[in-house]
Amino acid sequence: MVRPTLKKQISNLQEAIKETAWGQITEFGAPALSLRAIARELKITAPAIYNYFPDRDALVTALIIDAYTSFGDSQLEARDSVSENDYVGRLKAIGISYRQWAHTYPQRYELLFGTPIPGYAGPLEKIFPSSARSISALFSTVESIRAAGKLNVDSSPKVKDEYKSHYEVWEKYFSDVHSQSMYVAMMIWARVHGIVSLEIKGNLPPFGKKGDTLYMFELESTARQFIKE
Amino acid sequence: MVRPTLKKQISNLQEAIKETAWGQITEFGAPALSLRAIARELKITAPAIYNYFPDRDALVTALIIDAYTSFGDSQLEARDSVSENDYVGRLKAIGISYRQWAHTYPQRYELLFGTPIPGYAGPLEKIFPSSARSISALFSTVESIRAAGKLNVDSSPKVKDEYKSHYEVWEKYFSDVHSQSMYVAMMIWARVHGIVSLEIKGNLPPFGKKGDTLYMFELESTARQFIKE
DNA sequence: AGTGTAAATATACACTGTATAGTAAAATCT
DNA sequence: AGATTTTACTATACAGTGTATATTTACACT
Repeated sequence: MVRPTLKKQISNLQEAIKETAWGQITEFGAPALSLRAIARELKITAPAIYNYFPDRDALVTALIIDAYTSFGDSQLEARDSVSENDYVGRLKAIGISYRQWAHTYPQRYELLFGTPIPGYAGPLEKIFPSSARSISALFSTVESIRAAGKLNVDSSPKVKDEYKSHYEVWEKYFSDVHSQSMYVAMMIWARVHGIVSLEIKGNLPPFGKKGDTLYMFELESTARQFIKE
Repeated sequence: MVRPTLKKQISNLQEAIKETAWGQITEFGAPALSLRAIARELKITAPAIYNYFPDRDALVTALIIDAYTSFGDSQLEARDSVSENDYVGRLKAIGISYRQWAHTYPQRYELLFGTPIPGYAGPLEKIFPSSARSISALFSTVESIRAAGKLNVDSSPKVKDEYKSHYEVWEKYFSDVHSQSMYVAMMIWARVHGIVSLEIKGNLPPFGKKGDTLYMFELESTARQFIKE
């Protein structure tokens, strides 16, 4: 038999491949991802996958985009779970959710912010939209703080004109976010990312279930620095 | 010929293997590291490497320790390049050097803080000493600030008693660093690490040669937060 | 001189991604 | 309805990987 009859085919193989990939990533970690292993589990041959993804990197890219979407969903949900004018509350909720998601899906976090796939270099232009969407929860919150005149401008970073060209993609995508908000949001993102990354990788001691050791402190002092009053 | 005569042998093969590995990591990136490729370059066979490293992971561990040593050297040098009582200066010098080293050796930085080797999980207890040494420049500086009574205790994190057990390894290794200094130093480390990581991976726009876009701002506002006056 | 050990080679196995060619089922067109 | 084209696979093969095992020989020591 060279091609199975329709009945025996997996209805949505593209989706099935991704799901199997996620299963293996969850179970064995992202580095162990293998097209052949996926094929074995789906009882097809490895080259069959090439009908749906031109190569392994394309599959990884698709997985990354999915992960960013899941991550972005949780970020937006966290933002919207707090009333719009509770700025500190929104920042904190986003921060807590950031760490929460990373702890719930450590392998996905690794896939997004580590480099677990050997030789994989993602095409940034394909990934950017889903990546930017996931960070937009934070960006929009900071912007709403600025719009309300509550952004502590004195303690906000500025970017010299000569470097502004590098920010064009961002300015374009976040056209409704003021530059100043963007810079502040980038700083906050970096702080959250740094502390979560070090904790997840085990470079820092675990912060406890609610992150109440060092993490909550960082969220609070960051909010205090950038928000007036 | 099964074993070459001594004259034709590479005098220090262990060292030569590591050097060749570094060469390949620098040229092709850490993920492309291959025992067989190293062997080819050294004109030996791949299994010969097993006389010096029990497996690939052991070689990677050795490389990581070397990288931490190089990184630690640059951190300590940066600290000692500024006079002992210039606290802000020392913090800044360490931070600048952190980013500098990452940009000079992006592949080594990747090796230390990313996860570029598929399936590699380093034995933390072997790596910890060289890792802790590299971070000791920052830790000792914060401690000297605290000892001088210039640490802004109000804005310093505290760790609840119930979590203190996780910090034992650290307390033990940094027995001459006060807990409070340790917590502050960890926060600073996380901030620096986060912003450098995102920049290096391309998630944030480049900060320019001197890091004067967002990076210097973060160093300064961090120093301002934790140091009195 | 003979023996034991150390350091390499030779060979082999199981695995990876992927290129190419062949084939049968399904879809389309006449 | 029958012929043709396209689709979705399988089969096979290649070059690469880490690593286990057995073999061989150079060297050190007694």
